[in-house]
Amino acid sequence: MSITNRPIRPQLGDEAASFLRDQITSGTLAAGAPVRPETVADELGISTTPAREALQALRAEGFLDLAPRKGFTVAKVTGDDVRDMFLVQSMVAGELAARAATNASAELIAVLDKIHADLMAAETRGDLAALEELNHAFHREINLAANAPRLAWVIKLVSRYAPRRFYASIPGWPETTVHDHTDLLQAIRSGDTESARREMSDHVRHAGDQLAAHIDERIASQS
Amino acid sequence: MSITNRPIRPQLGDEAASFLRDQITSGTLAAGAPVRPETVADELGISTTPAREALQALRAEGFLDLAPRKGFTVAKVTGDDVRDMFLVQSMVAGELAARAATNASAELIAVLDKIHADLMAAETRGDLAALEELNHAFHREINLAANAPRLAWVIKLVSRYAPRRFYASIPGWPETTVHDHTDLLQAIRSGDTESARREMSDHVRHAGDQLAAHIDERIASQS
DNA sequence: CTAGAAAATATTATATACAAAAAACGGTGC
DNA sequence: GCACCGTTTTTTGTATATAATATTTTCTAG
Repeated sequence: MSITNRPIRPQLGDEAASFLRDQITSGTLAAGAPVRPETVADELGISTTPAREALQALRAEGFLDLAPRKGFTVAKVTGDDVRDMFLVQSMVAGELAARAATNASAELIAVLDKIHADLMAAETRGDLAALEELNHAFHREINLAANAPRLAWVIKLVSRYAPRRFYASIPGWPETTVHDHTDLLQAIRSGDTESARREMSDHVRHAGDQLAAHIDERIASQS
Repeated sequence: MSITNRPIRPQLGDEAASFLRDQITSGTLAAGAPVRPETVADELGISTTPAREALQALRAEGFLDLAPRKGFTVAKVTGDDVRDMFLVQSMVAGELAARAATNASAELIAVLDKIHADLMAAETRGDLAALEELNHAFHREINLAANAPRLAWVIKLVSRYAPRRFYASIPGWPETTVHDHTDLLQAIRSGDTESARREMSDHVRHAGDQLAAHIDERIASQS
């Protein structure tokens, strides 16, 4: 076992991909805008090779289009697109919650209880950053408990369509999150598979609808 | 408009990715095996640049793992993994079929009828290649009619986990396909949204179970 | 003056060489 | 056996060259 356990430096391509993904989901990079490897490389102070790798990864994730011999452009992401991505997420997350409910160990319940208590505390004191962090931890715990790495992978993929720090920007999100998580946790605790699926599915889809509406609004104001 | 309309040659990276994907899904490349950019480049007679891009793309698709500073390895794809990927496919394809059923035009029905007739003909004369082609066309038509590009994109992504020419290798597949498609087409024709969803979902999941069993068997025989 | 051809330019995709840093390997001594 | 140390690969990132293709500009004919 290593003593230092120092964090491995993320690879440049991954950092660049993450950076550009934020720009796209936040709307800073407009749909259809060309994205040139060299420009990206220059802006981020890296070489073209990792920049190009980042663009390829973003293409595989559906954020960029590539016309052969013409280059990359920012893909159009409409409200309906986001709604559909969240629909997928809701279906898969529902399945994961159902599986977590079937094999819910006492340890899992304890961990979720702890996170949920912290989340409620963060809600009462209005700490949005902590809230978002704890929300993420709650969902991750369930997704891991389901023991289905490929489904978790799909979730990770489609959930990238939500911009960073998005949830905190929804009015009333803290209250509904606490409420939804309470019901979901109860379903998991009692091993109620189908309730867990439904609670999770509705919870995710609801968030997706909010984001989609927000994006529809943004696109409308730009036209 | 161009006169020649010659097909654009796919980019080297895409060709390499496709080639390696086949190797992985068919089991030719064993799980855990290292995949070096230079080796791939040499074998395919291309340069390291597109080879590297191919590996990155396959990583984004979940076929390769990348350990930082250690390189790419073939991801382990178990029967359960495939079952889960097909579960996602079944859910999304079900949604697409449901949408296709709601806005089923006369043209769509006509096209599907034609494809289905050809498919039955191919079945009676035992033409597996045509059968697989027509099966694909049938599903694609439904997916396009649903008018949900992002859902179609998810389908494309997860359906890559089925090896090429897999369906034809299942005993009894031609008959069940004709049977399932008949019911599905009937549901779409009558605009029965939920029947269409269920038929499609069951149809896809059934195929996934077959493939998963096949993979379980392959893995068991290798250990 | 305008349409279209031809030339000039830009950009993409690919190839190749190379350097720094990390990891794997292999032998040596204990 | 096993820890240590130097060598050799391998990964990662950089820089640059070249062929093919797109785009833009220029030029010319009508």
